[in-house]
Amino acid sequence: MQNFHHNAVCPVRDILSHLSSKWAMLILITLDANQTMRFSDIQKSIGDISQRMLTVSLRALEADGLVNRKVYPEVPPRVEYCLTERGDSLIPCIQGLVNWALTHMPQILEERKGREFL
Amino acid sequence: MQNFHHNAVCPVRDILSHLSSKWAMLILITLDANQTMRFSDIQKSIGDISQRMLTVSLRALEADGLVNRKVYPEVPPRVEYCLTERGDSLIPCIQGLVNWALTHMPQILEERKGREFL
DNA sequence: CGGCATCCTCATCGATACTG
DNA sequence: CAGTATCGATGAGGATGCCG
Repeated sequence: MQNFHHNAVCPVRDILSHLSSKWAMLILITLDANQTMRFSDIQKSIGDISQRMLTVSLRALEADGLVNRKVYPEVPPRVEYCLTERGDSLIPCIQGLVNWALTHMPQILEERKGREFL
Repeated sequence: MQNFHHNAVCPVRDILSHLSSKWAMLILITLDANQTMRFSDIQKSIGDISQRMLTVSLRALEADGLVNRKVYPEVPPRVEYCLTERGDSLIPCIQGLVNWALTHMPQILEERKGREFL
């Protein structure tokens, strides 16, 4: 019986838990789709993420080396974010999930409707 | 500027939010690795999931048609879980994430150590 | 503009006890 | 064995205000 789990430090759990944060994957695919973006552009693109959560999430992604943060010493300040090479390498995996979602979601939604009358 | 987001119902967000639940992906790869499993087997395999969360998570996966639940009318009761075809089709995507994690985690852990002295 | 600090709310989750 | 029910703790996340 195979398991990846509950060992001292499980890389799979670790990564999955990071990506499972409400915004991580959304930010990554947004950055992938638009390349370099300013803080406020990301926020506008996602639409309903608070400033706080965008900051927190970006810091977490930066800490894992998935996102690059570049500050321009200007007034008013400008900060640009883009994927690192490592971040890029993760995109195909996420894109796989996205494609799966786009493929299977219609039918799942259908089935949900069928159950709403219980 | 492309975005998948904050439209009325966004399939990508919907699926990602479901898979982002703490246990969903872990349960799916566990079921994939071991095929058919009883409730208690899944719990033992994952190790640190509470009975409650396993029940809740399995119900959610079942509701999305990713997991099949079969009850045997015996005493004591026996319930077996396995992936549905749809669940199977999701495995490669998750496996992609798992492989990515196994590949990149060592270096990420290294980098984290380097930052612990701040 | 792009934050950080603070406070507060609410969903998530664990522990425990009980049941068919 | 495989749940359901309830309660309480925790922590993610939202709202607001201030700052370089």
